[in-house]
Amino acid sequence: MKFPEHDQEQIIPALKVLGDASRLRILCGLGLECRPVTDIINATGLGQTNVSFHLRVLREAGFVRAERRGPFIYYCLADPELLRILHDLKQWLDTRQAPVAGMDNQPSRPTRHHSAGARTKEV
Amino acid sequence: MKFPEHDQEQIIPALKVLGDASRLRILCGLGLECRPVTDIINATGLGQTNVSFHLRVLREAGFVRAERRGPFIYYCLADPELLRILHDLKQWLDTRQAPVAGMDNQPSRPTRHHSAGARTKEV
DNA sequence: CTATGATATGAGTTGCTATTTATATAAATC
DNA sequence: GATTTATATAAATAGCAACTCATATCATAG
Repeated sequence: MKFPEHDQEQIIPALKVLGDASRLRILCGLGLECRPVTDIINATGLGQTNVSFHLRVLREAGFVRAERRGPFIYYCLADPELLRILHDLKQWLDTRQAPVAGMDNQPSRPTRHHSAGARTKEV
Repeated sequence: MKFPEHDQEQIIPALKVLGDASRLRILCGLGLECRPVTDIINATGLGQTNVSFHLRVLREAGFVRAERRGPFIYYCLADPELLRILHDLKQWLDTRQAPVAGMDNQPSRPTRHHSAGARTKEV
């Protein structure tokens, strides 16, 4: 699995967009259903201006689509497949022993060993 | 595909960790090979302190493992499967029309329509 | 065309996070 | 034990991104 710089630069903005609590709330709250902004505001409890701001970010990232219906603007997931990818990530995290949020796992003091023969000690 | 708050909160820290250029460089540079920090410093061109900082973040997130070999500390991908997930994301992004980095896609002025019968206009 | 509700935009502030600078710890060699 | 190399930690700075406040735009009703 190769990952050239170019590919990295491609996914970083997407990861940044996704790695925000408010945006993920909006995104997951959307599900497949198109909803007007007011609904999203109520569902998330975020301020109107703030929701509008995040919707723009999500829109520009191509994660949601917007369509006007009369005075309302309805927002939809651009592609539900995205949720599958997030779900994959969650699955993977579940199988890991180390909790991502944790502040443990310090490199700490490894048992010392003077002979040059000593190999590979878990840090 | 349901995404309760709890699951969201679980993946957000992981997404934050991954959504950084320096860290992704380190991570993808690692591949499966365990390498001492000095190698990573040279490969990435980042400062020693900075690399050390990011390695800690990656370690605490459970994305890399560290083991000491004599005076060196070798870092490894904790699970190459992670690269597969990132690759999935890239694939998905490739299939999208809207470039994530782009600043276009503004909600712009939709053609107006006075009759109440008008439905669903792309914004 | 005025008023109202829905949503977006812009400026300003705040807070977090990456980076740097300086220093500490650990291992090995002498 | 002193010096050197490898890596980590602490404190300070800097940059950016989220949130808020005020205001603008757009659509519709009257």
